[in-house]
Amino acid sequence: MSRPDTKQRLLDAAERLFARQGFHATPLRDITAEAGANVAAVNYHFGSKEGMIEAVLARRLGPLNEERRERIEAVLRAARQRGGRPEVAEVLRAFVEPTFRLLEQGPGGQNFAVLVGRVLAEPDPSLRAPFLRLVAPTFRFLYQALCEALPHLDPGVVFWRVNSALGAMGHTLRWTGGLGAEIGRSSLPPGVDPSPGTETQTDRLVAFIAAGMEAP
Amino acid sequence: MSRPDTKQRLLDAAERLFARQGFHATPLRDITAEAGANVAAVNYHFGSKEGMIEAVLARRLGPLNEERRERIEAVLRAARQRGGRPEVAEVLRAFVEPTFRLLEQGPGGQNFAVLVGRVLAEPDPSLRAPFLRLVAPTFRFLYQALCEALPHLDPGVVFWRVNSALGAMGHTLRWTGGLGAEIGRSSLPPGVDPSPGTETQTDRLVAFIAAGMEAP
DNA sequence: GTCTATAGATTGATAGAC
DNA sequence: GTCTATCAATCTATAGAC
Repeated sequence: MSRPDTKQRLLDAAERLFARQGFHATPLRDITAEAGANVAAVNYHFGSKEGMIEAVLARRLGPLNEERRERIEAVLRAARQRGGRPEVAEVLRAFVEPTFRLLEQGPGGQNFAVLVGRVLAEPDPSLRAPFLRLVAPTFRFLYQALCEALPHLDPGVVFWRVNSALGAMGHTLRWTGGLGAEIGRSSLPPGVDPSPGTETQTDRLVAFIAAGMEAP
Repeated sequence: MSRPDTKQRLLDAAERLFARQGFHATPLRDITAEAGANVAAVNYHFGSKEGMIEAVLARRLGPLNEERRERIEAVLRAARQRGGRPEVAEVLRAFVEPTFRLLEQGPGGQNFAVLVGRVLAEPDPSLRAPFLRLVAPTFRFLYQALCEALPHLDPGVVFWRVNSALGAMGHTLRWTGGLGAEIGRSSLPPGVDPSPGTETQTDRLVAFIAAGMEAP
């Protein structure tokens, strides 16, 4: 029941503040203050601010990508055993569900979800580079699985549709995990549930992007 | 054939650099240097850095929102005249097409497209606030038009699907107008056209999100 | 491993001449 | 309207004691 290491506390604080304020808008001092540590600790543990964002991403992205890959592989395996093609919605669910489960893993997971959505929209190469290095293989695997599920479609079309699907997912993650809860509530049309449960969110998103992928 | 005002040159430079590097990552000095102006000019013309981003957004968002609104209204009017409901794909196209036409309006329009995609993913309230103020009425109008087109769906479901659609559009804008051209080319799967024409992009996106909106 | 103290560079903003 | 010069605040990163 010991308090987490300084290193873990720094990662937690950075995860939260990078997600809420953005990378460049967050000074190291804010992070160390929240973690109850010192500015020098960042340099000791991560070398630099960039090293820290990389560590923040890697900590959760490693296990997450592993789970996504396993689940997609299971879908492909099941399809081969019954001698058919994988279902589009099943492939997408195998990718989306582990991602949205982050939202149930405490505030840290929620912050991370927002952060991923944010990095997906980040042009600065010093942030995109480590992120892409971590997720590229998984994205490519998803793309190939969807090509198998949609053999009648041009691979180029599949690629752009996967991109659209990722965009929809990223936007939902950002909204659900942070922005919408604070900003949107007041400007929401009447009668709209401001924060449906994770399962509902997942189902709705999968239904949306599966229909999009399978469009004529 | 005179050179544009300092004010316009500042807006152009800010538009470009904010889109490529992000708001907080771009120093005023980079902007004024590119515009061939002085640091003090920013304060004179816009009051502050925040005032400048607001001016950058307002310059193009005003006309763009007007066109989107007119086109959606035309779709609704046509539907009422024939006594039917508006087509989902037509409503979406009325919103998406003017947006994607930005990509054909020179480098400035492309940068602005990336910038919009970026602000859509921006948590910092000092950036979101002016943006939301400018686009909220148009978004709400789009939402209402889609509720008319999908009367059998729960308004809450329509709302979240509109959100997903906007996420897909924002992601495509960011990718097409900037990131993908530089970063993605090398990591693209073989046989995928790295930058299809604007019309193709529009058609593909509308097909994707229309299918998603109409999912069972 | 964690701290204090500080270096060294860069930032947004402004005062005042022209 | 545009410039030079400069301020005060802030940033990242490091040196060195404990």
